[in-house]
Amino acid sequence: MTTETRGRPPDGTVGFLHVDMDAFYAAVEIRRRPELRGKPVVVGGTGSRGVVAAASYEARYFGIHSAMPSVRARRLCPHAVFLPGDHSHYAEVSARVMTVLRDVTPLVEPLSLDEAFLDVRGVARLLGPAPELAASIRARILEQEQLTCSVGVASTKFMAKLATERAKPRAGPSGPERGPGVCVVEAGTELDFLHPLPVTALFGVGPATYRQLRRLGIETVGDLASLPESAAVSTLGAAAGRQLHQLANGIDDRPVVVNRLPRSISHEETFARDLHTAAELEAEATRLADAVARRLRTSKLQSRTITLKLRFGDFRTITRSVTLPDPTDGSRDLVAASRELLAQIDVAAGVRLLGVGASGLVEASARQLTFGLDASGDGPGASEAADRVSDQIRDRFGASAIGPAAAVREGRGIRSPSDADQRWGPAADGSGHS
DNA sequence: TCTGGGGTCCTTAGTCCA
DNA sequence: TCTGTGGACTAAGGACCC
Repeated sequence: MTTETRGRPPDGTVGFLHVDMDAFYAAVEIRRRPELRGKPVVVGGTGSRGVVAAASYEARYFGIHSAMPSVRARRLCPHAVFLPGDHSHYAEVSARVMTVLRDVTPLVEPLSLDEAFLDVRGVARLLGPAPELAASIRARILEQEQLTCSVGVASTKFMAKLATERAKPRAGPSGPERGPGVCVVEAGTELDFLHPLPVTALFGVGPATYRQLRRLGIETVGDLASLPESAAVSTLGAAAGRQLHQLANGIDDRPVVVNRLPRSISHEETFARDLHTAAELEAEATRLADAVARRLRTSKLQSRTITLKLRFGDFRTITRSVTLPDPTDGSRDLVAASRELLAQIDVAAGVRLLGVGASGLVEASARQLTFGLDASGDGPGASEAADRVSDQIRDRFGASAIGPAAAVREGRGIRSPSDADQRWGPAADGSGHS
């Protein structure tokens, strides 16, 4: 391996690792279909309204990157191989990678399917210094999964994440040009590393924040660091101003959090054509709400706040939410709430995206039992029992085996007719995202 | 050039209540 | 009883990240 070290030699005080798989979805697809190796491969965005989820380094050389509209990606590289995403497969691979990481330390905080933070301060004495652990993690993932990753090593989470960028491969004319693989920012050299970087390198500085900072003449992290905190706060607000000012000065005391409870669970979908009628949208809302409820039950969570999200043809986006008196994971409750919210909105202008979200989450076991008739009047627990049965049927026979009647349209099961070219929504198996 | 899907966190504004 | 204040909660929207 190549280790990029800065400043002093390793002295054991850098204890945070950031592990990031290289072009994860594309790499997994290439592993599955070796004939794609060396070719520009683009995952996601196979529909007319899609965007790129991941691109191989060969595709990146043509300027393709994630979040780019797929129409544009096709123009940039017409001979690229475009593949629909296979989320459940990536989740399986990700779970195995996370197991490798947890073999090193239990202090693993997954950020997404393809990256995680590790706190190795406690195990370094036993297993070796952090840079060596980083190298051995790379070797183990390569051996076990035939996938490469890059690792940043530093004294804080945020610095480790920045270091990872420097460890990454680069897109060259003949494919990926190997990066260092591991990049270590030695304790005491953080500001030398940090201050020359563009301010957009900071976590939390997107286009809007950058516009505001540029007005103050701030281009680099060092510029922001030398600004008084009060000026950052008055420009960016209390939370963001303080946070970014601290990051710019290399201060980040956030710990690795192992078992983070999700704050929300949602499904949303952009339709291949705008929908204009309440009936069409009700069917979609029903399907999405049912999928969210099923994920709540799978995760043993219940929700009090249900949010409906609509994006109109002109990209105007609104949300409408309702907070229920008691938390629920019942399909009937989420469907009813979503449809009530939808009924309050004029959809005649045409809706391109519909989403249903659940927040205000509590663990299902913490929920107080409510007695008496449920809203259906069917008696205590009748709809819970129905949910349980339909979950079991779908576990066994797949999601299209059963669904809420309102979501079923002739000859189409419960799958939306409008998204035949998308695989990222509430999948037919109802499992959704992790 | 035309903008996905799944998340997190923050801000602002309104309401209720002690 | 009236008024002011501040906290908790709710709702909506925005920015950002992968």
